[in-house]
Amino acid sequence: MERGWGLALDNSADQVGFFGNKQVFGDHHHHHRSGTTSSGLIMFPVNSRVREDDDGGAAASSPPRGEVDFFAERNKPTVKTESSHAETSAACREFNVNTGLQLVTANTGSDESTVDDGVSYDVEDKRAKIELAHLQVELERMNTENQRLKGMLTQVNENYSALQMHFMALMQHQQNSTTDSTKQNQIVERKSEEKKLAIVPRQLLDLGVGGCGDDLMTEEQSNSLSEERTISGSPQNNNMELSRNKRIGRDESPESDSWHRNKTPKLDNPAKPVEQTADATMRKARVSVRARSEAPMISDGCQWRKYGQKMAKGNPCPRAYYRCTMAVGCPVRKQVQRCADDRTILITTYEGTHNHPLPPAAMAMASTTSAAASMLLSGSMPSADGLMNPNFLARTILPCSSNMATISASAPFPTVTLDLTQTPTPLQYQRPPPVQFQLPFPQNFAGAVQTPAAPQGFGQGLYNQSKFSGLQMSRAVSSEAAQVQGQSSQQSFADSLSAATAAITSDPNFTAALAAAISSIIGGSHQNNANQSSTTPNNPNVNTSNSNNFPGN
DNA sequence: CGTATTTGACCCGCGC
DNA sequence: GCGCGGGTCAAATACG
Repeated sequence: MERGWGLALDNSADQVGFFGNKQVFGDHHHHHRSGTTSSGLIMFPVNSRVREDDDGGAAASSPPRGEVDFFAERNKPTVKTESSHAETSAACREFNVNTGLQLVTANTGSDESTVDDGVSYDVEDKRAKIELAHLQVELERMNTENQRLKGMLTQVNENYSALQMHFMALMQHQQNSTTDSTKQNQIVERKSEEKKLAIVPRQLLDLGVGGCGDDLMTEEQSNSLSEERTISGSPQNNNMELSRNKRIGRDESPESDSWHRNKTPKLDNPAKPVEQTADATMRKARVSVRARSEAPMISDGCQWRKYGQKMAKGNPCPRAYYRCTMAVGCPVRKQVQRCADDRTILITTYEGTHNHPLPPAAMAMASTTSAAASMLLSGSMPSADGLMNPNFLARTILPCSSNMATISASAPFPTVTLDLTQTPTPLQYQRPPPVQFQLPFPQNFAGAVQTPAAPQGFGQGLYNQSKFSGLQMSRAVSSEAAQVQGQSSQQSFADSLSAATAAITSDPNFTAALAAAISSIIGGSHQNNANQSSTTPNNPNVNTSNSNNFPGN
């Protein structure tokens, strides 16, 4: 119990270190009302109460110490008073026996002191009672809050389980159907499936393509996106995987090879077509972030090494290729390119999942990438009820700002595009918080598409959300963000997101923060670990141009 | 001298 | 089969 609290307090310290102890309390309210919760937050009320007690006197240097001192100081005087009282009585008795005259004097003095003590006792007693009453009220309120949150958590868990069951059932159903059928049947099936998917009306439709479109796509890819809108698992995709496999087998490191190991063509191994399709989609899925920045790269907390540069068709700006160098063989790559129409817009496209622990700032983007991959994976699962439809998911993810998230599930690179270049409209600020948005993904998404490697996505998402709030508050470079934050503690996370977007557009380094937010919505990544959260990474290579550390860490 | 970047060459898939 | 374009490699170069 103690350790759990400690962890929660660490998180809170991380996110509200700029407000002081009292603000922890206020921040807690904010999270409650905005519908966020975590095991840590549930703990807060009790801790906060203790802290309040401490603050009533002097600021405690550390919570556990404050608790101990608090009780010790209250207990000690009591004992001391009793013992001193007994000693005085004994002394008086002795005194009475010895001299009577002085007894009067002594008694008088004693009486006076008794009266004084009584008054101070009364005042102190009343104060203590009032304080106690306040604390009880507070405690009651916190208990109510706690119950409410518990209820929400239970409901979320139920939804999670239900979705997981549904997902597993679908998986099993598909696996059975494909295993039983012959190889030829699979080909036919797949072809008909592709046809079906191509016919599906705008299922994979973008939620709002930015002005510059997908600059990292070729025209052909863009065309195929709008015309065919196929999803992963197409022969084209398989061929891509095959080619990559060949190339990788030539000179990649073993670690990197593991990244591509499962990327064999689906048709070559009909035993596990579904899993392989899913895996390929996961690994090929991309997250594209569009942000205004004069800097050559946005800060995402990772270390990157440039390994190539090409002139892309249709864009006078060269495209740079980077790979993650935080660990040997990390398969994560990213492409950086300026938008052809607006050179101030920097388009960063991430691909892959890190195979190493990440600093918190880097976790944000990594989570986004992984989660987006999960999202696209979900889209690759044919579903009768359309629950796994990426479009459905996308609408659920960001109902507040259709111009912010674009999901393009085109082969061979299904891409989620986060457009951070557009300032949110006032309408978005005024939008009332949708109830279902309080915990959007655990209910609608995370559980259903959680990869085996990401079992804690839900909690992590919440954690990220908390972290994002902290980032948003701590930076406070955007008056809009701060204003919106201060307007109401009941603002929805969507509004926070919109506000953060405003901040990001003025400071590209905020991208990581927003990514954290998106990530938290989407469901988190297996790379995330709450234990890593409160520590600042010591990046030894901060002087390199590629290792942009998140400012403020 | 070690490390990061640059840049031309190469590989591969795809469309014609 | 050929050319195009995306992506990657690796030798050359730059830099601290």
